[in-house]
Amino acid sequence: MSSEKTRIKDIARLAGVSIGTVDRVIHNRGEVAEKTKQKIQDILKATNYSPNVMAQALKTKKRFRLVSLLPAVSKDNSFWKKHLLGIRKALDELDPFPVNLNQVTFDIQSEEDFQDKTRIVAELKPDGVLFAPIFMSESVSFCTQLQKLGIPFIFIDGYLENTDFLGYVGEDIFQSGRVAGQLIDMITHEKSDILIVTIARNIRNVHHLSKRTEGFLSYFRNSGRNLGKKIILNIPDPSSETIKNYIDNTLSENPEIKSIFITGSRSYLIAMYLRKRGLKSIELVGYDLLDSNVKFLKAGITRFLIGQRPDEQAYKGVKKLFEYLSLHKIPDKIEYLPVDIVTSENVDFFL
Amino acid sequence: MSSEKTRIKDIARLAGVSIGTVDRVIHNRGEVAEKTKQKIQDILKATNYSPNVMAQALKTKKRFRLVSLLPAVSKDNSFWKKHLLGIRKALDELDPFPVNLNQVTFDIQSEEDFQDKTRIVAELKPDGVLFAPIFMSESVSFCTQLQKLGIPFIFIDGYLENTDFLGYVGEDIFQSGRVAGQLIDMITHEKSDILIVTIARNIRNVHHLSKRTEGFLSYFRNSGRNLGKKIILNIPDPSSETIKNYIDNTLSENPEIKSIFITGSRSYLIAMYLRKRGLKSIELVGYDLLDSNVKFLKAGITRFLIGQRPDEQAYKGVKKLFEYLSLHKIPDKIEYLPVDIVTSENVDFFL
DNA sequence: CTGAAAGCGCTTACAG
DNA sequence: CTGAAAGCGCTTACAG
Repeated sequence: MSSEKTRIKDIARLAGVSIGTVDRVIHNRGEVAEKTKQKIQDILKATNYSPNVMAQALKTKKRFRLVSLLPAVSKDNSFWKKHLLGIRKALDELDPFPVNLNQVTFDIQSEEDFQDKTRIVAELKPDGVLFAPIFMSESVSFCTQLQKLGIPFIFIDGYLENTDFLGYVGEDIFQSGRVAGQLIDMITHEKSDILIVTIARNIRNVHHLSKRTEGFLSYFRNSGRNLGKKIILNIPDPSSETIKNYIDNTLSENPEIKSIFITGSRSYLIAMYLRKRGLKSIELVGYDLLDSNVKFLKAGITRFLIGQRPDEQAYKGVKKLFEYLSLHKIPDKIEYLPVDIVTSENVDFFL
Repeated sequence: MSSEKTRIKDIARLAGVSIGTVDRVIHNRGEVAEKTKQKIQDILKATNYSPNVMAQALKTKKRFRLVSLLPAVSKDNSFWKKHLLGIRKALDELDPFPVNLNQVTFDIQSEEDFQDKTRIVAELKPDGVLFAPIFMSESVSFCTQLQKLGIPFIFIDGYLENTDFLGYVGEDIFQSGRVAGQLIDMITHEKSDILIVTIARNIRNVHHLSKRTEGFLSYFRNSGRNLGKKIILNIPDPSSETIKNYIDNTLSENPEIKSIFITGSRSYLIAMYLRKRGLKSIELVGYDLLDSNVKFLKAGITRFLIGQRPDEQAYKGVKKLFEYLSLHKIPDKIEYLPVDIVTSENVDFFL
């Protein structure tokens, strides 16, 4: 593991040149005779040389400048607060190294704002970008732009297939839908009906949430026990009034519904409805450990929440960018984080 | 975050002394006039000085030598293989820094071997130790010895209250029992009986597993829905013959048993029994993602496995030791890792 | 095309 | 008790 490391000095001695020349070869700075270069490269390979990063960092004045582009945190959206913790943790760990990170945020409701912010990011000319491709078409053009500028980028939260991304860290969206299916399957009677609720506002959600629905249904197609109806309901806006109307209607038309799967992170809205209506026998499964969701989990109204480790997504994203920039380490293109199953008894460990 | 850092040179200039003197104060190497010392310490505090670890590591010849003392991996015990992965990951990350780690292993069946190995560890005079206190009394005296030698140590897998440990990383054992209780509660009828099986061989297990049982029962005392009997069964040895006899008897005496909680990591033994007997309606919940356990989880015989992140325990343990030694960072005394709920649908993420 | 030298921030003898 | 100097492994001008 740590027997004497070869140093530039050693390489130089073996090649019969000075360390300056070796350095020129290592960094492709040219100005080296082809023959010398060959010789040095051979020795480099033979000795399996790798630089001492401590010395390198000590000397180098250059800092890697990263930028994160994520939704702003709002009361409505404490989800994105977790990402900031992950970013901070990564930066803390990387503190001795020459990196810094600029946080740029956008309004999760506004395609326009996102686009404005991508422009700002591009102007910063960062060495790497971490971002959540919330809006599909705007994100695609941002990716194109980054690619043109030669700036590597990592996706979190979701990814876009046909872009030149360095890596993705996040949920396996389809599979997390299957997990939700299995959980509901385990806690319901095999003849009860299941309601699948999607509260959608923006494009990203449509894509993201429908993939979870697909996973959910796929579970019942090939593994599920529950044979009841699967009723899909889209609620266009999150006001309690609208929710009440939609769910009231659906439940009265389908009295055998005994469980509800909420495909997004706002299960608390449905939990509030159930509490108001006193519908204690309906099981609820949703996503993400928002404070308001956790409240209803602990109260026993929501049965399961599925977590996607937002902090770890951001943490790993930053680390990967840095390792790519500093060590030229190519990350796994896609890293799925575990789909966490969270109940009132283990939720505290995740907060 | 990274505006110009103060360097020893700056401190020296402010204090009107040379950098050598500053260094003496920083490292308490004595030979400094009290007055000078005071002045320098004030400036150190005022400027919030912290050393450049890169320069420090570059200069320092000293390597931190760590030792891990964990059970040997055997076919019977692939659990401890995960810890090695965590150790490796930590060492990989710490590669640029001056650390190395010696792995010492012992036979998990033998108190004597453990004791022999503690002696070997002590003789290595390491700078820090990571270990699993499998055998209680032997571990206590090892802790005493380490304390006398001034060697800091971190527990994983479990911890001993009255020892001078630097930190613990692992499961909240009692709470994980509660989680198991809740899971069984969710998937059984409220009038069915529950069997709690402990397959115990050594002292550690008695302690460890009975704490999980306590947690399990506590769940039903204050939160559970299921009102059935909770039947406790200790099986003294893991041979399939013994298991068959014990469970056959218990089931025939208690025909209302519809679920089994295995307090340890060998649920596969019970799963094998159930499969042989064709008892498909009995639900099984156990611990740890051993290959053999996972097989039965995927086959639908075991319903839930509870994971305790053995790799992360070891990974974090090593990191904490290193940070303590190099940065004098005192870790949280107790860090509970999340109790992972694992089913056939999310198990692959954990492997 | 190549080498010698300075310097990153720290630590470690050594001289006074 | 204190300071000046060498050196860790690398990078970066600069001189030839």
